[in-house]
Amino acid sequence: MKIATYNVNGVNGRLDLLLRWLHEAEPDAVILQELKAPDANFPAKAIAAAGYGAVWHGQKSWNGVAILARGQKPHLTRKGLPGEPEDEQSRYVEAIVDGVVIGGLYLPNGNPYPGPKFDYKLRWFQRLQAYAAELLELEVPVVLVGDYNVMPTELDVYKPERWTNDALFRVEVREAFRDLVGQGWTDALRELHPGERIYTFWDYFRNAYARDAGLRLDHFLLSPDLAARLRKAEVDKHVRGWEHTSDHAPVWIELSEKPSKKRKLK
DNA sequence: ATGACCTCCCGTGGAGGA
Repeated sequence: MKIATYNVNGVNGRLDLLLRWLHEAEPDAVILQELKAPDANFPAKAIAAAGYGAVWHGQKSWNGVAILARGQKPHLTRKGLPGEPEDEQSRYVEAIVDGVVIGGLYLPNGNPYPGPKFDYKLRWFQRLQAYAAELLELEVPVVLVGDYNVMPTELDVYKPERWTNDALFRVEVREAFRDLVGQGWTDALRELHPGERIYTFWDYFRNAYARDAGLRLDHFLLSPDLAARLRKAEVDKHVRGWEHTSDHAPVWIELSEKPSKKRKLK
């Protein structure tokens, strides 16, 4: 099973590229972030014509997340994280695809630091931690995947010293990520590529992609049973080089099939 | 230290992004 995440930076403005990449990559499930479209404007028909069912949690202008599944409609289990009912930003959607609980998320950016946006980011992270702990207790296959807006370590930043006071790299945010992973999750890309420089985002500014001045912001956190099934974890870096592309590249993992449930006969 | 670039909005520049 191939699961991908892609911050499209505008699902309608980027629809042609999304369809091109879907056709090329053929993932079984996809989590999209930054739809930048209200529910009514989600391009469900074009995505269905490409062979994908979808559930989505949109919002006018900003944010917005969706889950796509090839040849089926994802079974929606949640929109929004618990813990702050007055939070109206569309940043979490959850669905089951082929027996895997997929929590698709778009963590707040948090800039500028310090300030209310940074505080909101930390609160959102705390809510994610609390909910993630509940998911782990269920002991079912879960992946928490999306744009975390965090570079977890210095290896994940082209020039770490430039980012120390940025909300994406502040020590509080890195600690929050580390604490989350410490619950028992596996960072899929790091698990298979320890010590390797891997980026998933390149700024539009300053020719960042050509200089490979990137950040690793998009992460897959796997529950223990999914971690045991992890086979590949890669970035479709070339997509960032396409014309009119998003500033993020698609990232994907490949899981082996479920272990068979054969039992020994007594 | 700043702004570079890109998206969306009912806009004709501003806000948000990272």
